[in-house]
Amino acid sequence: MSFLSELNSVQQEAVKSLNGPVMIIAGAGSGKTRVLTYRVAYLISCGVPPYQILALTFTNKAANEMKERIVKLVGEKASDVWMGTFHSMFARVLRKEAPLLGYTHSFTIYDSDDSQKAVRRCMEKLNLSVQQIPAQVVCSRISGAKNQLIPPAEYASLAADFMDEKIGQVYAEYVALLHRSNSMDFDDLLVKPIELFKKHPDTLKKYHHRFKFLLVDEFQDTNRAQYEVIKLLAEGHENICVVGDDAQSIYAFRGADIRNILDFSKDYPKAQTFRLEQNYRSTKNILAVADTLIKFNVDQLKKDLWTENPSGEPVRLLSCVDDRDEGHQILSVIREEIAAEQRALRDFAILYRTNAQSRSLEDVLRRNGVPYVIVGGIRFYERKEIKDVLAYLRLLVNPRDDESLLRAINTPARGIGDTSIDRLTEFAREKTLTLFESCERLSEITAIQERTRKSIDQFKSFLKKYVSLRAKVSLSELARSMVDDLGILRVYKDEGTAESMGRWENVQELLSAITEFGDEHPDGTLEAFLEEVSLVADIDGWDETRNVVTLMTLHASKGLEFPVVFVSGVEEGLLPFYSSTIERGELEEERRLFYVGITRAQTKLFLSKTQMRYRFGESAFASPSRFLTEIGEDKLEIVEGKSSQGALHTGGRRGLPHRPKIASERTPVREEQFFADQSPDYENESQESIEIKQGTAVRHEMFGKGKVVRVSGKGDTMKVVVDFDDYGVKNLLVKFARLHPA
DNA sequence: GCTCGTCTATTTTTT
DNA sequence: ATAGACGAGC
Repeated sequence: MSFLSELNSVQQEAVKSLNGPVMIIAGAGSGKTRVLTYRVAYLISCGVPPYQILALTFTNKAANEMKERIVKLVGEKASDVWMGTFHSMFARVLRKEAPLLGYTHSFTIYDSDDSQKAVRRCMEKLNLSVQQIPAQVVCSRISGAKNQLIPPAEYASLAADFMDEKIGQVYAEYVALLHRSNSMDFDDLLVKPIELFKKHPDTLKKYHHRFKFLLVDEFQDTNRAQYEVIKLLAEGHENICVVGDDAQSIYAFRGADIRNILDFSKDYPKAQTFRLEQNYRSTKNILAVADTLIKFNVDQLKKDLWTENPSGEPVRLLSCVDDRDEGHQILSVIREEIAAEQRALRDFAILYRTNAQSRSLEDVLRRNGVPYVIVGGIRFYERKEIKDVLAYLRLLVNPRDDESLLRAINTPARGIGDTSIDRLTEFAREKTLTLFESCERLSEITAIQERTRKSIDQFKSFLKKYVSLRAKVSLSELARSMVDDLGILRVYKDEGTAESMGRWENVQELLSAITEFGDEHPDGTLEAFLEEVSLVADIDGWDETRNVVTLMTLHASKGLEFPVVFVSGVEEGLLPFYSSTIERGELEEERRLFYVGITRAQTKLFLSKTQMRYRFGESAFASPSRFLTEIGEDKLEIVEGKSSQGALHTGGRRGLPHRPKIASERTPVREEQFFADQSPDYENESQESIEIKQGTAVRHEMFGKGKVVRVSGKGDTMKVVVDFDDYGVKNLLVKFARLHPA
């Protein structure tokens, strides 16, 4: 067990205290993941069979990485550890035990979109209009109730006003609908195991026997349901180790309950507590900023983070005119850092509060030929075209899945319109059937036109064909031939617009994902694929080995670290976000969120704010975040944009409110003038224009050497496809790419 | 039943 | 700015 020597003394203690409850309060960058990893490795090397260990992490990515590291420490057997997110691990348990709860093994997992649609249908049935109560509100109330383990009956009895009463009715209806559809939503994946264990003590016993050692990462972000299910599993042996940092709790909005940390020692009086307070990640200056900020929170455990790292450079605040300027200033810092410090693109992360902010940043990077990747935004598996195909696949394994049926039945158009679907739904409601069952009894629904009935029959036989084909061919063949048969690829291709080509590509990508899944899991089922797809997080797909700048939300950055970090948009209304400034609790969560962002930085941290920012297509004044005042001027070095005098001219948009806008008014000051000091002079560059044609060897500032593969367009819109030695094939706009002869 | 145009909300954060 | 929802007309 030589590996223990790689830990400091507190870390070692925390790793070696194997029996009984343990709570590890781990400050940012204090080696939390390391302790968890080594603890599992230590358990295994002490002779605990890996399959008796259940480790719950916040993302699948974290789980995979941890597993890899454990394998490196103690060998291949470590891959038998049960490690993953709460959702995926308990989905696995539920998959196995579903019949005990009245579901089949093939139940569907509804994503938030499916849930919301189901809620809408329940509201419709109860004659509640979404004008009275927005479906979103109903959804979040239901979700909140589920997470606090309040069943519909109890919710109804607690209802204080008319709205709550109605929501209670929808809740009851929704639960029944999900069950009828043999489907579970995200919350069910946490709540149903509790139901299972309470109803079937023998099953709980089985899992007690199965999981002798429990570990929970990011404990500060668990909700009531997660806490309860863990508590049930820990009964008896109480070999439970939780790791967390109350200062990094940023998910209260989805039910995370910080009391889980604060009350842990009440539920487990024998718990040993360890505090990891030495930070190995950041410079003293960065840590000082983080510490000053977080001390403004009232609700927190006392903690003193310190480091032996050097002081480093001061934390800088980029003062920008507008969001475009913000992008440019960040870009010029990146350029300087690359030139002066030999940094690689992968060393940089740009963080922001809302996904919408990525746009302006992205624009600047794209137009300057800086490779980047955005984590998050519209999720791949939530795109319409992807959900369309998935709906069919979901129906094959679970025909009771009403949401998928509604999506698939008239996609592509089969002439089954709203009226017929209403009739079908009505029939299903009357008889308490699923929609598919109602389709099976079509002859009884006289209100549906003969023609439509034929279409529904076709739809049915289409599904049946692929249900039986499923047993005969591989997963990937099944999906491919079904997509072919549906003809949606052709529809997209015929349309020919940029958008439809994008959709075409996405469907192709889905097919490759299925093939890849089949290759990796030779005996993987369609159910397993669909489950994986439902439970992927944005961050799971992020590949830190790619040499590109990373853009993501503050939330997504949790648990990561980068040499250079930018936290952008440090403005009132954005950070803290508007609606969070009224209640202290919410304001404190925003402060913690900022704290999380700050503590991602290893050697350099840049904050940025603007005076003017686009929101809803209009530019609006922005004022510096109160958090900047809290940090104090003495800890920040303010960098004024070199172009601030030009600011006055961009303000022209807010003149007379009702005057129609004319094109020139909306055209920003020309960048070449505006950013003359920082940006290269594009006009000169393009005049220097080297001869670019197929085969030309070129050099790019970021990508290095490469060869031109194809040239298209001319003048300002001339594009090239270049195959770079180190970065592969890239599409570039010649005007901005600044290519030089190699 | 489908298509086109207008209206509307959308920008928290996510498994 | 923009995508999705909704309603009028074919």
